[in-house]
Amino acid sequence: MKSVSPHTADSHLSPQESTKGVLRLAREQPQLGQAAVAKQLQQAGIKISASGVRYIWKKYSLETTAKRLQALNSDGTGQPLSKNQQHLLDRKLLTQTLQKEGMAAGEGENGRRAIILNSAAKLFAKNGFDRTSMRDIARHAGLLPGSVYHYFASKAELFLVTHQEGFNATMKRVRAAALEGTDPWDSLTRALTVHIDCMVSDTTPTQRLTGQSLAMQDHPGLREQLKPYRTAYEDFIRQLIDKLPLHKDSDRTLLRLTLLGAGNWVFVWYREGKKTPREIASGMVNMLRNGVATQ
Amino acid sequence: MKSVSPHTADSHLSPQESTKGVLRLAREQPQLGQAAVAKQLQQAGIKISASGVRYIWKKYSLETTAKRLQALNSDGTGQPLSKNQQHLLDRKLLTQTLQKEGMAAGEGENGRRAIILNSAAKLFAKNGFDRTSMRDIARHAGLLPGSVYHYFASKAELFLVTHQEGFNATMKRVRAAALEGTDPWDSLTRALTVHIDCMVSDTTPTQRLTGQSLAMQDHPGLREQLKPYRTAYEDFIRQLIDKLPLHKDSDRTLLRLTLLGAGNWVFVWYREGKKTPREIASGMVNMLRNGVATQ
DNA sequence: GTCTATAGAATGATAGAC
DNA sequence: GTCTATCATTCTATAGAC
Repeated sequence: MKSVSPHTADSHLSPQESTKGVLRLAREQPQLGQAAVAKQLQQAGIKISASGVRYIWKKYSLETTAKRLQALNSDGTGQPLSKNQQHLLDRKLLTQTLQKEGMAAGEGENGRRAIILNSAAKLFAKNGFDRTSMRDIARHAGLLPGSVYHYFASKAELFLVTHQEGFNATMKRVRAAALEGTDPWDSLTRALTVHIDCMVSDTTPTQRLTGQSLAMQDHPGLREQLKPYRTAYEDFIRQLIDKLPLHKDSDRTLLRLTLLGAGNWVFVWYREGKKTPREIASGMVNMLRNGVATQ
Repeated sequence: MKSVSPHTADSHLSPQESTKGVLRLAREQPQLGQAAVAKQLQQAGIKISASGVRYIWKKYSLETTAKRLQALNSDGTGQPLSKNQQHLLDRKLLTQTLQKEGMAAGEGENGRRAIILNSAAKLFAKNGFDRTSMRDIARHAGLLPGSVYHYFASKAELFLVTHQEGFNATMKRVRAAALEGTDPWDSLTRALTVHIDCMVSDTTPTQRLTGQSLAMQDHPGLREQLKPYRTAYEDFIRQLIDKLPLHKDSDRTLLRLTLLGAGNWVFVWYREGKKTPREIASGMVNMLRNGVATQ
């Protein structure tokens, strides 16, 4: 740890000395708290209390570590931030951003845990389980790797919890959509619309991950553990299809598998700005209902 | 490296000494070649040439390292094989098996290289790119890890070459199947049948991997490099669909994407002994052609 | 052509200071 | 609750003996 530069010891005890000292320490060791700053200045012969430090900080709008670091960073005159300091600043800023996002999305809940969960979902969805490291997730969440383990015991647990949240949310949305249908075919179309929307649209990261994981094929271990969720979901679709008015010898099973396959495949070819999830879903259902030849 | 046990040095020089010595060394150091065995015995005072060693080996059917190891292994009286010896034996046996398989499958071509390719395809298909290590592939092919690099410069290259072979073979089969069709709908059905068959049936590993990789979504880097193959394949399907007699305002694009999605999804739910690829394909095409409601 | 041995980097996870 | 520091393992890839 750096100590206060030596010449401090011979500084005069003028009334401005305290302000000067506080500001200098804010630059030299921005991560120190008010108590620590007060203590160091006292040892250098400057009379000041912890609350006095805080008062001066506030006057210069430097009352949080983040603000002191940011001031130092945008200052430009001093040295660049150390690796530690840079990390600290990034973390604080990230936390603020993510918490605001969380609030806006209406799920502010438990702060850090939710942030980690969202970060993990984003990265898992983008790069897959194996190519996402705990280090990546921690960085994205504004933490150091070790800290993530305070919330989740292992990478696999983090992955599974992410899916648990995602599946619950998705199921809820799909169920609600189906209930709004005016007839069985309409219900099916609405359910598929939401299903596709969860995969491709800018929904919450956990839902997006969930949709994509339906297609996950490698990694036998994890796939096995996701099976209950997937089964529950497919059972729900099965119920929707059972309600369709079809000849009694129609192959409802093949219809379900065809529909699920086509639907899950959308995230491979979907492009923003072309067909909407609603158009895709109703196009598919219509084709399977009436046939493309008779359209 | 073990050396010959000490009492060897005082053994008498009777005519049977050479046979005894050769057999003992076959047990103690089965991996030694004929020259090395002859040399060791000569140092122990036994007069024998390299071809003499080979003669005795043949007499007892021990003329290859594999045979000596196998004899030692099935003997049961001695110590179990060392890790090295076990590996050596496994490798020799594997090579024999795989080469026989390769011959039977009509693609004996270049031996080891083909073996590595097939091993890689099997493992990649089962566990995905990231969860398959070069060590795994080497072990499966009966080599040590370093040796694989004699044939392929990197893991990624091995992956890509595997797909190149697989795609070529698959395209060839699908094309041929489509040509046999009696009309556009029949051609489409036949193509889809082969497509599904490549993914789920006991085809060559490279073809199986190819089919599954159509669904690969994570690992952006590799996906990008596979894109040309995938595009070529989808273009072919597009042509088949363009030939279908449909109303001019039918959505052929959505039909293609629905069909590809449903088809690629089959490998997720396919179970041996239930519907055949042929039944699945014609079921799907019929449903999309005429609609499930009118069946 | 195959193996031995190892470099060099990245990973999941943990212990303990603060 | 977060960080520091590190362990133990695993990975791809290479150099050089044989």
